[in-house]
Amino acid sequence: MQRLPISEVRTDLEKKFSANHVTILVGETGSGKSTQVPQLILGLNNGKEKIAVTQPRRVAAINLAKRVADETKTTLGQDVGYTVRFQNMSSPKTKIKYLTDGMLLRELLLRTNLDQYTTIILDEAHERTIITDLLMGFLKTLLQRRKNLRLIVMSATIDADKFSRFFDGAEVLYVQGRRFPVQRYYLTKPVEDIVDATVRTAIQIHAREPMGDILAFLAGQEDIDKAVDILNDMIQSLPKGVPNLIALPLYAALPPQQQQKVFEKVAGNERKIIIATNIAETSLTISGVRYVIDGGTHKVKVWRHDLGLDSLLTMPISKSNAAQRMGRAGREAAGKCYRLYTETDYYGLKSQSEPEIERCDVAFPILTLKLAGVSDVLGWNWLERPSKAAIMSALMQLYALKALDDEGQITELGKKMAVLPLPPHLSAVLLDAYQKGIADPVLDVVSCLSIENLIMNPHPDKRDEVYEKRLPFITASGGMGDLVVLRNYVQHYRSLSSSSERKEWCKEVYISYRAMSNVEDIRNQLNSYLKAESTNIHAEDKSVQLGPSILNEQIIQCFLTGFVANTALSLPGKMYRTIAGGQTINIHPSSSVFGKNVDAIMYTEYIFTTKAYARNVSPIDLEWLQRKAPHFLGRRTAGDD
DNA sequence: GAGCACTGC
Repeated sequence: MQRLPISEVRTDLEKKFSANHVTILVGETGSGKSTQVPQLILGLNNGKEKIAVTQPRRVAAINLAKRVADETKTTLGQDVGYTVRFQNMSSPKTKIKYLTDGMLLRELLLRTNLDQYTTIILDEAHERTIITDLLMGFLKTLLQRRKNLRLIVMSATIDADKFSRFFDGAEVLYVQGRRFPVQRYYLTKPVEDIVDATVRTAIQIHAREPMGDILAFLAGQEDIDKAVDILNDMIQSLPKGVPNLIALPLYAALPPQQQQKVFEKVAGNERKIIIATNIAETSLTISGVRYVIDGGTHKVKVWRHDLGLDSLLTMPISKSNAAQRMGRAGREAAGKCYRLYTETDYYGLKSQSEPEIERCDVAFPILTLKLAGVSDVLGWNWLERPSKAAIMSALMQLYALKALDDEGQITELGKKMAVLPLPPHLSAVLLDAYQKGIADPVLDVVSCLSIENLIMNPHPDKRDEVYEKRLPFITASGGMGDLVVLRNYVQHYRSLSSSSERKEWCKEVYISYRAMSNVEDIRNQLNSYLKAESTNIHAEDKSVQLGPSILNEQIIQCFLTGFVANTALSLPGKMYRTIAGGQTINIHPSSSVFGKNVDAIMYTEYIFTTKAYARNVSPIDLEWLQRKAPHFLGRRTAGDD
């Protein structure tokens, strides 16, 4: 084992792990807990243990498995391995298996009571993803049945009391991290313009501080691009003899090649400044950073169950986020962190961000519970229970999708929906399409919708050029809307024979090649699940016999099965009014339906940024709506304004 | 006429 802080308390940990069913292990970053604890457990029982270690992210699971296989001098995939979506590097005799939390949840629901494991380690529990939260609830029940199962909950913050209380007073252990000191600086009074403050701080560091890269955190793409532009202008007028400064943006929607630039080393007499969203807080680690500038905010998606609307809000970060950001300056040497808020403001921050499950649509978690046989979802042992209203809204949605029956029991259809790796609404669409014999084309669209950042935004000076290349695909949709346009893209991509042609075309239309190949993986996986899970529905694929416009119409009607609540009727002035809630809604300007005059629309996303926007929009016939949702239209004509 | 954090199956 490597000599990391954890090795100093090794015997102590061994004793506790042997004695306790459940242990909460708090360790700072750099404590080596993710690589060392599994090896330590393995040694407890002469190598007879089977250990699952969960991670919230795929890359983390893969990299940790590689490191531990290295350290133990074994071949990856044998004693030490990993399982993530689309990749399985493990065998039945694997002793330490790293997997994404989603994978463990799937194993729990589909196959076993996790009988194949003797120890489960939930890592990064403090991130409080929906899936980790669900796993904790399920494991609490499972521990009562499986007396020989050991659970270790690992967390990076001191918010361990909550986990301890949840597991009936489980013992909390601490291990030290190996980190370099980071000096903190606060503002003496708050600033108005965060972009300006970031730029000025960066220039000051560059002028006064020894070499070392700078990492700055801002909330969104707009602020980041603005700050990068200003810095690049200022760099032009730096006096001679001052070292060069290179400003780089970093956010998820940036094309992969541009993201890659932040990892490239700069020359000895240069300094880079990376201006990033919270992608650099946990997901990506950049070496060489000595200075952190913390803007103090991030964007958070908050689901309004009363409106059926997501809103994307800029909110203050938590103390835990601030600590994580600061830590980015002290990974390799002592560093400095400049917080662009006052010390008083800092003390006013929440200690933790709100867990995902409290601010998201819980249709998926509720359906998962129902599949696991939980009938009283309100009374389930939630680590954090969503509000009653949120749970009720999820139950209503699932009922409308026919996943639940009148008694709230899961239906056969609901079971099929729950095992598809899709949000419930999209599962409903796909199963409907399968039954109608048009799963094949609908799979194209559903796969696109389950990928983020597929269609990218070109930089303003390339916009016209890119739009021109996209135009034929929009024209070919015959005004049938964005879902059909998406399918046209996929089909064209697939018609290209070589990967170099595909890459070339993706570049032209500014579609992410990486995301597009992911679309194909998802499509294949969904296709095989459909065939395996739906053997009792014998549906011939008849999509090839249909003419294109009839087929497109049927595709949209399948989507209406899942998204009938996401429909709106035309109002004067290019606005629409939602059928379910009566709110005004605008078609997003990125849509192919933007600026068109249609009677009614259906959309797969309803999000509030500066206004309420419908995204992925398709025009629909009022007649279809009358057939699918007479209750919605009936209520309107009754006039209950 | 927008411009939107991040994950996971």
